[in-house]
Amino acid sequence: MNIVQLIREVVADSIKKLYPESDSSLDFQINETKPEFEGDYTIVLFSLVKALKKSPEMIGQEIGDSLIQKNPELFESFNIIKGFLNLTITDAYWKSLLFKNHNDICFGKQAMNGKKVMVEYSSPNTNKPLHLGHLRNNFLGWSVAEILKASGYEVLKSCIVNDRGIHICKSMIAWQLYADGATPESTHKKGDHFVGDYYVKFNDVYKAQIAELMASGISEADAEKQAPIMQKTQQMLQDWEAGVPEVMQLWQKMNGWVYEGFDVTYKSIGSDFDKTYYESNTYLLGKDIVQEGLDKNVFYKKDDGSVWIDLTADGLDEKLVLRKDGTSVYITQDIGLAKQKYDEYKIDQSIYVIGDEQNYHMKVLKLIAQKLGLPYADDIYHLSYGMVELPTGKMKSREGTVVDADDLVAEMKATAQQHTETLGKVKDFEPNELIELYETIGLGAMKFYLLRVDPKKKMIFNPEESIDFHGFTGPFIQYTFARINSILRKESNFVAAPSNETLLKLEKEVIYNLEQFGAIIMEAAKTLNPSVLANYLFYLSKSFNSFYTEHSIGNAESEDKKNLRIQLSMMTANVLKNGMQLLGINVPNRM
RNA sequence: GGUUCGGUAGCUCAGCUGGAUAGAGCAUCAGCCUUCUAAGCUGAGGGUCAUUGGUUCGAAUCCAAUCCGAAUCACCA
Repeated sequence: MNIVQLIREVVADSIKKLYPESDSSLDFQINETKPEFEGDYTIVLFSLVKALKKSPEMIGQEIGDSLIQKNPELFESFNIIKGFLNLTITDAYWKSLLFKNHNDICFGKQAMNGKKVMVEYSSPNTNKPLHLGHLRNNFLGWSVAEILKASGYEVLKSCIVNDRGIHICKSMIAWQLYADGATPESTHKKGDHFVGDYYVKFNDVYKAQIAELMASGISEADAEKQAPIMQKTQQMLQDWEAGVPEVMQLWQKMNGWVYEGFDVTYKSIGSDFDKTYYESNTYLLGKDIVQEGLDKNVFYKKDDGSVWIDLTADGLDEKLVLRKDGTSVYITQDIGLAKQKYDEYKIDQSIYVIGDEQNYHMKVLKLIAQKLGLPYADDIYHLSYGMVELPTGKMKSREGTVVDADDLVAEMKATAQQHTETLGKVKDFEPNELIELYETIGLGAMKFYLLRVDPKKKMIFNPEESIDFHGFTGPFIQYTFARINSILRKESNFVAAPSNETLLKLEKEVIYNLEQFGAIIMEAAKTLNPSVLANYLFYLSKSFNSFYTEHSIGNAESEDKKNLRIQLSMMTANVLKNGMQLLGINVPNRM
């Protein structure tokens, strides 16, 4: 149990004993005490005033007295200022917390709760390489999965690959027309970039053809349909659906190139999946559910044979669920896949990490599932995140205005190398150790940068300004860890002992922050928000750094102090390491 | 037009389940390396919390309206 829960329990108990006639559901707030006042945690008394019909001062005095009397091991003293009861926790409590947990690598994690969650993330298209937006998605998905694991869930990471459809045919057609048999091998290009180039090529040609047609007096809408390259692409899509062997072969060949490229990128950013779904296998799913919906009168059929659902009563529109030719649409497939996931894994919750541009779609998906009375309907959760934009606006693959994932990773590693070389602290490292270090720091900076912001907010990335390595950043926390490690290396035969000395302000502050780790993980899990954790790790590092510069650890004033400070350093290192791991970031022993 | 989300320091963001004098980082300025890693620490300046009204002991936080920005409202995925 964390300390806030403990205080809440003890205070509620005191209230019940002091004011037996009071309502037992009486609620009160516990805050961290502001630094300008004396104390650790504060009970806000105003909410009790009305219910207990006494002045805040009197309530504070009575509760304070009772707390000290009944829990002398927990509370040292209290003071009341206006309506605030400030409680000071005993040094003994903090020291024993530290002594018990300083070397516990599981500190802050919850026991398994028996619930199973699937987190779907990444979900790339196989017609272009990954970009910065995908990185935000990948880091978010990965981190949320880890945070859920730490708070007791069994987690399955899944990915749906959008490997078919008109957009895939576009790069296929462009390759057929313009590649002249070129391959990633022959051009020494990474497969996903190679294919992406033909997707861009398609759009260039398509645009030119539209312009040409419009110049001859055809309307834009007609020109878009009549452009020869688009007609070829439409034909190819039909051939694909008919399973024409040459098209299937081309499709498999080009997708294969992309997967090779993706593998490299995923490996470099540390993304992985327990289960990968391919849309080419799932796009026919959901049709049986349409029939079920018709039988239940949730759906209705129009004269042309298309099937619809009317969501106007819920403030949405009419939505098509099956085309008149009997083929399924996006939403139908998704309902089918949702069912498959549930049937296959018996999951208790299904989390979709998808950009906020699909808020409407996901709302419809859940609503339809609910109207159909599907058992997993309420367990569908859309973890919606904001787009990453450039100062010039949205990134567009087909116009080539994207920050490429591979390029950015390479750039971050190069910057890490540059900083490291300037500082010159690891000159004795082997070449392979250096490469690993640059990767750790570069990726750490990038992941932290993307995760420290509330997921639901859109972010603007300026490629002109490189991602920082100082201040509220990944490397700052990594550095704090490396520094602690450098001290601990010298204390290899350390044996922890309880301390008898009074805690100094900065010592206590670090322990106070360490104590909150478990509560922070739970908060991050509850809100599916890694930025809560990122902020916490930063403040913990800051408070440790302040302590570090002010007090010596190796040459402490006494053996007792030295022992205490080593415990403090060990526990901070553990929390930083485990916390960063939950963000998907490694910490180096030296940097 | 409907729906949803956002607007806090020059910039990037915390704080939002109402609580004490609104916090970080970057940038600017001033200090700190004969002692454990200066990717660090200490301090200064910088704010009409978009606007207006309401709710109350108390509002950046809740409610309403307005203004600005974004997403979305496809027989595309």
